[in-house]
Amino acid sequence: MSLTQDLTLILQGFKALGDPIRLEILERLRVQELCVCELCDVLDLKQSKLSFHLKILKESELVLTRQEGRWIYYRLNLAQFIALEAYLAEYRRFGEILPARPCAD
Amino acid sequence: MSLTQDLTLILQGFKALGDPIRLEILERLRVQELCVCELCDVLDLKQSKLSFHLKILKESELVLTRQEGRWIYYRLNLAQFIALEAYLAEYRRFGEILPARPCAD
DNA sequence: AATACAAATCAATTTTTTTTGATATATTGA
DNA sequence: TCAATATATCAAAAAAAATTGATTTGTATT
Repeated sequence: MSLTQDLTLILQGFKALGDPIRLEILERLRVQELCVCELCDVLDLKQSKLSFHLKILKESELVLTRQEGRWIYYRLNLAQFIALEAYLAEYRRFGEILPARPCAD
Repeated sequence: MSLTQDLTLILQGFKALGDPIRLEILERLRVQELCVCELCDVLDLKQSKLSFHLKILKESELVLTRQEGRWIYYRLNLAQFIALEAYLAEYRRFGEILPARPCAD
């Protein structure tokens, strides 16, 4: 996978995380795999609204799905969480940042 | 600082990271502190546009500023990167996620 | 085949975010 | 003090994301 594709996915991941509803969905999935109807109940969201957010989470690869009969179970994709964590970790790899060379003129 | 305030800042942080321009700004600052005019040049952005994004980064506490004469230097706030990293790390703290109890009925 | 239910998709609307150009504020140096 | 420059702010416009209610798709059950 190319570097820019990686970055795109990283970007998508952060965008997906930057929403309170989606963060709440993820917090629930942190405990256990859940099907859409359970998430609907627990979070008190309309089905189509939840579906919209689940799609974004899925496209960002933060979650995976599994079908069983007519239910679809969502679970976290830890690998992608780790990828985002690793991206952030890069920022402190070299510890201190150089002071600016003075920007005269 | 309260838990919900923490979460709000986490959320703001991810939202801030979920934009290509802002991610690029941060990548530049990763190397060194820069003033607004340098960022303007390097990223080829209009001043007001850059200013808008810098504000978002600042409000999310991902960057800090320092004034020197008429220049304002922006630099990363590693502490906040670490906070976000720690938030993500929580997701794998307990490793495997429970399988759903079947959602029959 | 017909019904019932879970979940996804769609089009229309609303809300939020981003961009733009203009203007304001603040600092420096003549 | 006046002109020049750096940056922030503001209001209006444009673009993108989220919400809503209705419809569709797919699976299971009778």
